[in-house]
Amino acid sequence: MKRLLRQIDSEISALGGKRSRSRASIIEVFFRSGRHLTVDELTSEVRARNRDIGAATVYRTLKLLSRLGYAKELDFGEGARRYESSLTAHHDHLVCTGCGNVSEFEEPRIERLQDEVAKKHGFVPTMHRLAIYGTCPRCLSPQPRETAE
Amino acid sequence: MKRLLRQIDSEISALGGKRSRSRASIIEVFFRSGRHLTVDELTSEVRARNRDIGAATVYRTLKLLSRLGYAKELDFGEGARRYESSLTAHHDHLVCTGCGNVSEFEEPRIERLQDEVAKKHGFVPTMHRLAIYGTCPRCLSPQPRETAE
DNA sequence: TATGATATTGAATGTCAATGTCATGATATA
DNA sequence: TATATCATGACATTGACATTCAATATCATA
Repeated sequence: MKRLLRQIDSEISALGGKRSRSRASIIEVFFRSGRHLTVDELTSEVRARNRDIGAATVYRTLKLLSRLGYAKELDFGEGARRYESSLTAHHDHLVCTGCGNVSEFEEPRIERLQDEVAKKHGFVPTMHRLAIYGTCPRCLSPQPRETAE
Repeated sequence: MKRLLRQIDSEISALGGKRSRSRASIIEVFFRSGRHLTVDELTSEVRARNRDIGAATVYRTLKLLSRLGYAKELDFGEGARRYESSLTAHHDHLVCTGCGNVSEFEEPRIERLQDEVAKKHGFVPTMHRLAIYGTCPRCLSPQPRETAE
């Protein structure tokens, strides 16, 4: 973790950037959470530690991480995009429409079929987005306690 | 086509709605286009026929078609959503990042694998979204004439 | 350390798609 | 045709995100 932060800092320096406490704080909270957060959610969590960090800075920091390849922008059509750490391998998403939780899966066979489809259409694919929407096991369970958000 | 418009009108009546020229015009242009349009694009095309139709009405009409099941809302993360006729069978999308054009494909094997994945995670799937992004054959061709925005 | 060049900050403001509001106009039915 | 009600277009508002700006923090150099 410390290691990761230092690595990111050095990349920023290499690009002519400078360090900042706000940014370090945002980056740390982001990677610690390990979830798929909206800017709004991350801002709340960051503010719980440091009251006076502006939302704009959270936006900027996530954009920065995304440019550097440490974060990925996700769009599940919820109106606000989510960010995830891109330290894990490639994967697609299961989105629960009940509680909003997002989990991940890998399925090489689907990947292969996608390439096949693209090729058949004379398309050169650069990326894809696959999300399966539905109800997660937790929300399906008989005693539907509080559903987050 | 006339048939379709009449069918939609009668459904609207059944729900306590009334007919209107603006709406009829919007619906007709939408289905005739056969493309995946943003509200903005559709508004332009509609205005070419009838100068004084407001954008709000186009929004409302597409929402209505969507509620009635005649149109589908699509979100390719472009900032504005697109609508497509839902008269054709289920399919996924190929999005050209060069010219913005959207084409369709069906791949039952992918569908099957998706259900399998969902089941494996204890998920009850209700829908999915799959878009493959890349460059279409036209944009790949040696003489890169004008690429429509 | 002190300095100065430059990056970063938070707040305010701008932008843009989408939706809400409302007075006016259109439509269906008695 | 009267009247009840829906639909319209103009305009305002919302909410996510980007941008601007003056103040401040950082860092290499003296």
